[in-house]
Amino acid sequence: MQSVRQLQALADPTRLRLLALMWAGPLCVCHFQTVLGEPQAKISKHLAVLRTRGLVKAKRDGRWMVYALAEPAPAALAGLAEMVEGEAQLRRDRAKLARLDLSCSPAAGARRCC
Amino acid sequence: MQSVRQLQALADPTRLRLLALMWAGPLCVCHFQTVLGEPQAKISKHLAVLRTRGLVKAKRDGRWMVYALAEPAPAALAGLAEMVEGEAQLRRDRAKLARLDLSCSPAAGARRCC
DNA sequence: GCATTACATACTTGAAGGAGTATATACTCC
DNA sequence: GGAGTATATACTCCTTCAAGTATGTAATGC
Repeated sequence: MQSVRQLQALADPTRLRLLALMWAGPLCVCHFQTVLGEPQAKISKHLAVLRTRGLVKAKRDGRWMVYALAEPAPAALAGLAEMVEGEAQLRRDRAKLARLDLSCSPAAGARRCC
Repeated sequence: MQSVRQLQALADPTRLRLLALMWAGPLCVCHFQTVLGEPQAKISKHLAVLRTRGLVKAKRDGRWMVYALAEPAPAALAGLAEMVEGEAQLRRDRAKLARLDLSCSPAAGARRCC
């Protein structure tokens, strides 16, 4: 079942953190690494899972990959906003993201990321 | 994370089917068995997972156990209705349940179930 | 109290999946 | 075209977990 594959993708702390960050808007991989503080390979693999199961879409922008939630939002993501409210870790991540300098984002014309 | 544990519970075809049936209202175990056509032990184990993770609540009624969605509905269940629409298997289950004779339900004063 | 019905749990096995490590690919700038 | 940056994939190990089977427990009726 498609829904089950998507729920499986959701049912992992790292991937839930990634999705919670994307909820605020598209981000490039380096931002995920900075906020989560996890190894690059780990982040990349989890993003691949989200991508192959249709929860997020990826777009290359020069050297950077920009990830965003899929549209229209799959049913599996319906409770995401509420989960962010309820989970301290997700709120912390969101707060950390808000404090980040996002000027390195490709859209801002940066040459180096993060 | 609490949300992750609940999403893990959701991310299984059998358990998603069980929850989709409960969405229509409380049911006793024999109805799940009849609709799903799966072994009793399998159904029971999956119901136990849903129960221990706070997605459903169980109440004994004589010989029968009646299962219902937890209230208030956890965030993880937010997209359930939409998933039922999208998944053919879940729609079939719901249709099969609708055709079932529920007069065996404890509330109806039945002596034998199913 | 014993048989029957209804449901739960213990145990084993096999398969899926997450983490770490190493390596590969894609792009940019000089 | 080679160095550096950014991201993806391959591989191994280890843990988790679903399914099947068997057995245990709880309530009812005689």
